Amino acid sequence: MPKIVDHDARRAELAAALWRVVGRAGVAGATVRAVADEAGWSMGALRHYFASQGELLRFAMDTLLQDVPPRLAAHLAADLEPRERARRLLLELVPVDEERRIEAIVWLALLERSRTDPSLAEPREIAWLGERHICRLVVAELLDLPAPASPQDRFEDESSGERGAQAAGSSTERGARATGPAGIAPSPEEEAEALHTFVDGITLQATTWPGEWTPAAMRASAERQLDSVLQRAGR
Amino acid sequence: MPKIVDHDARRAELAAALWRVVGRAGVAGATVRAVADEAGWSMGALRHYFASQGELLRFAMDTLLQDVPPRLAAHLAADLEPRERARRLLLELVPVDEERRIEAIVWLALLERSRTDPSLAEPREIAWLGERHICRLVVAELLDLPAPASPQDRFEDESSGERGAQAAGSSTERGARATGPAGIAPSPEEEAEALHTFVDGITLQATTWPGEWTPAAMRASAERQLDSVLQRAGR
DNA sequence: ATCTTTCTAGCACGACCGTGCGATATCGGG
DNA sequence: CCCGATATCGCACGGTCGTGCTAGAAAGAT
Repeated sequence: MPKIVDHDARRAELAAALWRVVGRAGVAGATVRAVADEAGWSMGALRHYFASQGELLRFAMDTLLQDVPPRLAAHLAADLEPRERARRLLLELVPVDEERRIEAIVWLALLERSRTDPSLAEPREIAWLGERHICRLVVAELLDLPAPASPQDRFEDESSGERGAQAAGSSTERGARATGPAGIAPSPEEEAEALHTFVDGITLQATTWPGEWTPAAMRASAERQLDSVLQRAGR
Repeated sequence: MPKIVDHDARRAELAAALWRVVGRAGVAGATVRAVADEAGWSMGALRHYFASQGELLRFAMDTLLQDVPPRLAAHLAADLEPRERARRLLLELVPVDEERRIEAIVWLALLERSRTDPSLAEPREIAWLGERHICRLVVAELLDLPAPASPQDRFEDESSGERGAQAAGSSTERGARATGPAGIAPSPEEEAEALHTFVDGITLQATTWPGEWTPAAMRASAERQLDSVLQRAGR
């Protein structure tokens, strides 16, 4: 009986408009009116899909999150050498092209907003686990270690052990053996932590000072990170 | 004749209030009224020191910038072993205590705003040069290289050479000596770049997911970065 | 063709923003 | 003591925001 539209398609369209606006004017400029105009709709139409601005931002953040796993799956399914797989996984987290750069800008802006908007806290935490998980995958791939448990599994296993066990344990067990000058081979979790820091750092750098970072420079920098993981492991 | 107050002291007081507000409510919450209330003043009084909100934010950013050099100077003047000096310099850029964490939050928020507010572009660029310079100092200290030219000198020498000369030159001269598996010792500028990325990454991490980063974890992570620089140089 | 449900449009309201401005208070030199 | 420059106050204006709401358009089932 009624007029029927594809809500999901509309929401995706809205998200695209939102990103264009955020990329142009920042999150502060992402008002309901501006997004509606950008999409070519009225405010009333937009409110049929998002009852409030909070829902819109939450949706944008969830969408950014959901776009990552499929891209990863492609690299995990492909038949690749370890180094190449590690490279591709890591580069998924680096804003190497214009599309990803815009996404990264939006992402950073949403992270900033999540500091004061509790409704964005959940995707922020999920993102942290997801990013860290990918970094663990990269390390495991490079060092030929067993694949780490996925974030979902960890969450389900929450009752049987705390999340930081792996990191905490290894930071105490190191301290004696010196492999290099002052060098001690870091644990896999410490390597994942370092990659995680690298990824966030290059994201901030490339979005804030794009003139200093060409895609080629980012790739080269990532490559050196992979080299370092191998070198620190003594390989 | 007139009533006289110390403008600089007032401005500093204002900046402190601004940081408290930003730390609590984000930059979006840093309205003229909120800052005035936080400082215990009226809106009109505030406008005697900052004619507009833009001036207030610009001042806040400049203040954050100006606070860094004195702290650095102390470490540069002190009689320290290279490793210790490098450590202290690097840790100046890491939010290891609560005060620095708040400053980092404010800083990130201002960076975000600088994306759409041209008046904040200049301090942003100065900050990049300054951070990079400190990273170069750390590398030079660690690897016993001559101290790099300061950002100001570089700026003054602009006519006689481009800024990226050191990076471009050394990235071409590398390529032969392999120290590790796929390892090629990165150039000093590449090491500085890596440290720079690390610093920004840990800043973003520690401010966005403070639960995951204790000060001790940050120090340990920084230590491993220093180890890596030495190890990559083959020492 | 008509009815029912969904969708769209845009006005209206209250809240809050930055800022201009005039009244008032405060101090220091004459 | 008192004048005048400076500092402080807070109201008021115009603008923009998010959101509630109602009138009307659109479209499939009957």
